[in-house]
Amino acid sequence: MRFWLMKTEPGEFSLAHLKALPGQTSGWDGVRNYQARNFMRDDMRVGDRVLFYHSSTKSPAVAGTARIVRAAYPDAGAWDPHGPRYDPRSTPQRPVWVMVDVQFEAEFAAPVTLAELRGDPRLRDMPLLRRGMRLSIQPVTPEEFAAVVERGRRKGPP
DNA sequence: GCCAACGTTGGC
DNA sequence: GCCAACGTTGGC
Repeated sequence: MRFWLMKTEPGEFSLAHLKALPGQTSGWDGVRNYQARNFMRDDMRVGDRVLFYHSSTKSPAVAGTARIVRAAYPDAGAWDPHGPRYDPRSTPQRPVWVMVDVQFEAEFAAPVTLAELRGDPRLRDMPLLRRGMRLSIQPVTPEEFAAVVERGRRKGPP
């Protein structure tokens, strides 16, 4: 089993949105970065665990966890010429972009803020914390995943 | 294949 | 709103 961090802007799609959906499951579509796509396509498997990260918000933080419930399949959004994520290079015959399905797992008692992540020596090597890192899907180690979950389960201030 | 210009990301 | 960092594009 692998561990991941997936970014989303909560104004667009948040952990609360995911939790409220039927089956608490959603497709993770719209990824248009090759490195992130390759992680989904080549390395993500059903059962993998996900740190659900809220970016571009007042207090960026890991909000909780999710689980991969469907492995990579074509992102049909790339085929819609009127859609915002259209990419003419992608066709049903030769899809360029893929998506996975994620299912809500848990919401942290307290979101683990970016500042908190930075302050934890166990998380020193997390890709997210590297300067200039913008990748929306990143691998994390089992140890890093466990450390973030441990912080999240703790109520109250860090 | 190089690299300048441009658009996007995302923390602050 | 600012701006640094990065990925992509396209001329050459």
